[in-house]
Amino acid sequence: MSEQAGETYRAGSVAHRVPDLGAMELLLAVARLGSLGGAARELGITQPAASSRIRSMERQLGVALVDRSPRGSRLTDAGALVTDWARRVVEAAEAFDAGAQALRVRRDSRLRVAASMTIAEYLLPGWLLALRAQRPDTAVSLHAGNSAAVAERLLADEADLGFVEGLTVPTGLDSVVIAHDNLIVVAAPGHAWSRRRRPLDGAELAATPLILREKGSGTRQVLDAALGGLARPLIELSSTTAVKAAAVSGAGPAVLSELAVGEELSMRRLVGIPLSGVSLARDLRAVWPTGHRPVGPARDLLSLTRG
Amino acid sequence: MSEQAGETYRAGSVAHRVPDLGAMELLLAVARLGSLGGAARELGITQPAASSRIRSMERQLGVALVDRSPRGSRLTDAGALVTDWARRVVEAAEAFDAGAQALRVRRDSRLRVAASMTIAEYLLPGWLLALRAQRPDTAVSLHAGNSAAVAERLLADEADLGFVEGLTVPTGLDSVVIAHDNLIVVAAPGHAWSRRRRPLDGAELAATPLILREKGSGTRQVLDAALGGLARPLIELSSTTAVKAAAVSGAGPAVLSELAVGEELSMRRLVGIPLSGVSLARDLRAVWPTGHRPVGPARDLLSLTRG
DNA sequence: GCTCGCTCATAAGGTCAGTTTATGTCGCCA
DNA sequence: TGGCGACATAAACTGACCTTATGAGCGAGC
Repeated sequence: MSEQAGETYRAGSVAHRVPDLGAMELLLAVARLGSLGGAARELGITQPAASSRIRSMERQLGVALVDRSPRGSRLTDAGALVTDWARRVVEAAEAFDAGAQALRVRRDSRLRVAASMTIAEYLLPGWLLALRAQRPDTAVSLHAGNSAAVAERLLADEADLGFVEGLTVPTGLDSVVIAHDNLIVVAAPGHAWSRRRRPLDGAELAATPLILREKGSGTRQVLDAALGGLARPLIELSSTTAVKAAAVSGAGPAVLSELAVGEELSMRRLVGIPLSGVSLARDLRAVWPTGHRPVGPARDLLSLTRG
Repeated sequence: MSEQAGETYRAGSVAHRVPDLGAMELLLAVARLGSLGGAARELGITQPAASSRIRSMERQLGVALVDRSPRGSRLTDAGALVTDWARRVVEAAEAFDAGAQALRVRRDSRLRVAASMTIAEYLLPGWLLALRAQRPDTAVSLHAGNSAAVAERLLADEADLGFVEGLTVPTGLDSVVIAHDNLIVVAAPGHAWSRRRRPLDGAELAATPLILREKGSGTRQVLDAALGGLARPLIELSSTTAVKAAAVSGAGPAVLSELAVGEELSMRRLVGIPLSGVSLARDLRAVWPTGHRPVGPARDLLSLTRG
């Protein structure tokens, strides 16, 4: 195979083909401030460091990103596009950071949260980021588990606020609905169902072996209830990610939260199969011990999660 | 201010608080393969390197991520959560990479794409990633510009396939609708409109000064047409990002593509204002010179962008 | 008109994270 | 009991990134 630099795509770690997070962050600062030196000051590095870093990013990407002039720097057209893409990477990294900080076990936590897996995975990092923007001094700790575990932690006073996604609210807890979630049927683009014209009905769904989460998971509970306990598993897997991977690889149709498959749907790695006559909607709820209305930081977080 | 390690959040570059992309990628490989050594082999590094890198990631995050045993490594509960968050960062980086590769000017491009800004920003990286998965040898080049520029490049045979988002199809081009986009009215959560009970109507919208893209942009065209050329600018800004930033900071209400504000809405940095009686829908179209139906790589990409 | 102040570029040296090679320990299995 | 696979530890190497120091272009004000 020919080895001309970067001719066509070659598989391998993406980390060696993209600038690191620090460089992307620097680029965002340059875009915002219109100056390499200014961006350097904001990030606490020197101007030559910023200059060299942007230059090596341009060399790596093979594209000029900023127009330098003696009175400032502006993004080129390509630079503007790259900056927008970089912003999405940095935002994902910020969500990672917000989540990871909450996982650290700390005695000084001011707000202890317990959440179901789906919520912890997809929604909480964003909420924590918003909370941090409002109240930077609130140290949050997070524990993820199923509904029963969330209830247990709340009742044992090991958590101040919980989030669950089941059909029922565990006893001993008060709750408020904060969002709605729909389970959807998905299949790989090559699957026969992806070319159906007629929506699927409940009987067909119940008759077909599906890739599912294990019995006892929130997702499975909702599906079993909607089908009258009849869902037939093709495979049972213990994480949303594993189910997605199996469905993408074409192992069969799967039922998943729409929160989990947004990306896959928009990139056509999976297609949603319309369903009629069966409602796979479920409520996402914030929960707390009966009578103990959230106050302080818990109340702040709760108010962020609702409109 | 006290300096206990990592007690509460302190502003500063996120890059120093999160593992780098290589470490996240390594973690994903460990999760998938169930072994540090296996992950190391996949990424082309040695086992001690992988071991040390995972260890330093655990030290940085203050959380155990993998359970090591003499016969493999499995993620801890916290590790599974961290891995899910890391996956989103890596996916954003892959989209960045796919886009950036297309920006490089190459003589050997097999597919030359011209796209409007909004599409290039939000949709194309995903399509390019999907195309790469299907046809790894297709070298793509990308040029972003407004509708007129896209048409010009196609007609001058400088591009094989274009994507536009205006109301009308430039003359000389055939087109097919590939998706729909809605403009929505957004405001910061504190804005008076965010507490409205009644939907906004066209007259109110036309009477209120708005944060807008400059005249001539696709977004502005749609809005002006819907309101009968009456949109009143509060400020005119030349990029979607700038408009978003102004709206988030509370400068006033803005009108933006729903593609551009998904993240901001779900994190409540902006709220959508319901609108009645005015349709701000627009079609996203693939375009090509009349008569020259896309073939080869252009056809592959086109078929990815439709259901 | 000259100098100050802002911008970015270049050069030389230091530091540290991440890497490799080499070796040790643990548990399982034939 | 020896062999194999997986992970840990130690020591030395490498390179990316940083800093300090200095140079050069452009514009504004005295």
